Amino acid sequence: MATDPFALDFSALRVLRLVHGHGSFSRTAESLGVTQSTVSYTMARLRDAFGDPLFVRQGAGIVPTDRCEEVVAQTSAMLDRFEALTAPRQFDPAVAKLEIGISCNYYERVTLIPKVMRTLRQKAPGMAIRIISSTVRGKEQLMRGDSDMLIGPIRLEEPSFFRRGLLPEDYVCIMDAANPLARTVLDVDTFVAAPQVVVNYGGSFRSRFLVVMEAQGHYPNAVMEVPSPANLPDILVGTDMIATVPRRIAESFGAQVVIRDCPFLAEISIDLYWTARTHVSAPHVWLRAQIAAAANRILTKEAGAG
Amino acid sequence: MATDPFALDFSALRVLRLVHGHGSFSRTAESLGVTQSTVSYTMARLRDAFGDPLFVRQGAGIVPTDRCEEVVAQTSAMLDRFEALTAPRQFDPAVAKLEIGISCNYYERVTLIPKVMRTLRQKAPGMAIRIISSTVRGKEQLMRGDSDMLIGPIRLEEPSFFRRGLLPEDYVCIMDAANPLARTVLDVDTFVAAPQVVVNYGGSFRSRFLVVMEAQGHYPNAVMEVPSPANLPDILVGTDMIATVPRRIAESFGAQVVIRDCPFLAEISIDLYWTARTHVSAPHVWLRAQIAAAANRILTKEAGAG
DNA sequence: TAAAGCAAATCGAAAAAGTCGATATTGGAG
DNA sequence: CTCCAATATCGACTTTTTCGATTTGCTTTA
Repeated sequence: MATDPFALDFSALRVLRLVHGHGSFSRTAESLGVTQSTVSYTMARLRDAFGDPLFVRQGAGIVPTDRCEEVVAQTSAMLDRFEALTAPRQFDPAVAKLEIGISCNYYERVTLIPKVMRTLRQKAPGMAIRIISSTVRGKEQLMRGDSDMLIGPIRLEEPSFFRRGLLPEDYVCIMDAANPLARTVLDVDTFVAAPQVVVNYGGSFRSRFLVVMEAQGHYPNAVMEVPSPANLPDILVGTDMIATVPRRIAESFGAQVVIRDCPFLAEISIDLYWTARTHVSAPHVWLRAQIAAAANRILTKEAGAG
Repeated sequence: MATDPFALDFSALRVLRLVHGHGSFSRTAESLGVTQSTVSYTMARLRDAFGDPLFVRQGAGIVPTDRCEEVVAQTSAMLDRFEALTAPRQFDPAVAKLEIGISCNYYERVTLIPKVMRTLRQKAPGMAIRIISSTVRGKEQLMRGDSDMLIGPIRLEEPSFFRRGLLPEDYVCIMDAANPLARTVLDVDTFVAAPQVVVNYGGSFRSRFLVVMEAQGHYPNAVMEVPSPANLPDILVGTDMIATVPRRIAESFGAQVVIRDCPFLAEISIDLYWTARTHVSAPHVWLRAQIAAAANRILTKEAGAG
């Protein structure tokens, strides 16, 4: 074929990065909404331009060559810089049409996102928000470009991420109002002994209160694990089980459950993360400000009520 | 149009850089061997992708916008990195087909290039060398990608260039054998008074011996200026004029002229320059080695003869 | 060892994008 | 106001990209 490397466009480099990230042509095709044939053709051009197979079949899947690692490292940096360079510099929320992807979990979808969306429908009707479940992959999603922002109770220390703190949070216990424990103050022994529904966020994520407990040598009486706090009330009602969840999630459940203090103090912070790719993009800057404003309104309202 | 910026390829960025460098769509089209219509179309895509006119008409020509300067600075760096990344990593001179551009002047075309080409015809028959006159623009040519290497008696101190010294050189005087001065030793007064043909290299370049002279308060009796030493013998023969040229140029004229020492000592160095763009490219590395080897053969031969 | 399952490569046809040559438009200079 | 030089635009043609379907190559399963 003898392709001129300069005929490669940034979409092709993005395909390369995705194939590298997914380890699969087909999955890349799917995530891009194109056919596998197209990805295969693009990879053929890349292979030709770089004079290297880039990926070789091995066992079930494919593995990148050394050259591929070098090319991906370099072009991935270029992609980010290019995206930053092409990002719109000025932005009118009233007329802009664009889509921004956010990785987050149930907590943020309950507390923050609805408020942000109410603002957006008014001020930026042309802005679409695509939420994906971060579960435990938020960092990869953000790095790979599957999402543009990540919100969650995690701590990313790499300097390649930008961070903005949104909400402080702590844990409380919830249970059926008929649960005898609902009429007591939970001390450590009672809490540890109580049958717990533990939320693992679809992975091996350990809630901060569990980390604190275990540091003190206590282990919960976990009788059930669920991936999300979403339907905890349905699970708890009519049983002797308790669950320990962030306070604002508990409050979102309203009268379905009663709230009691958790004897282990575990403070966390819900943070917003983004990358250099979107750092100077006017719509992203604007949206990040809206998210921070929504978080501030939550805090102000709570301070007023409490 | 609403072009996706990621659909831009590196050729488009190269067009942008050329337009920026030339300050003209038409001239860019010419230098690329495409029509002006094509450049205009590519510029339209770039304008659309970056959401900026990039160039606005002003007076005779066009001037870049601020955004354009930013985009060119960033993408130009990307182009160089991309070129380095796609450069072949291994190279078989016997079969490789490629073209390399060299900026240089008459001196190098006489002394060095013929020897290099003899080697190339034997070892790398598929490698084509495109020589362009550097005159006084060598640095721009190299930076803009008009050439891949620059050879000459110049001194580029910017750290963005790589340098390799090739040949030390000094100046001698040449003249018709019938010239009375040919039978004397040229002292300062005689030399200064003698009618000189001065070579200006098609620009305002001042040969080193002129700089040395003038530093000592002497000015040549310049009765003629020519852009190149190429046909000096034709000019000198039958006249009382002398010319002062690098020693190896004088020697290349053979018996057409006689050589006398110049009373002003001016030593220069012929150097080879290249950029990060081609630094790791196997064919470029190889060619640079051949050029250095040719220079060494010249030096060895002279040492043997002298 | 054959059969089945996956995933990438390839093929022909259709769609999209780029290029050319020619012409229109623009903005300044005379 | 007209001419000039340069960019923008137009329609036709060519090349590239994409799709859907099929084939090929490897691995795992029966």
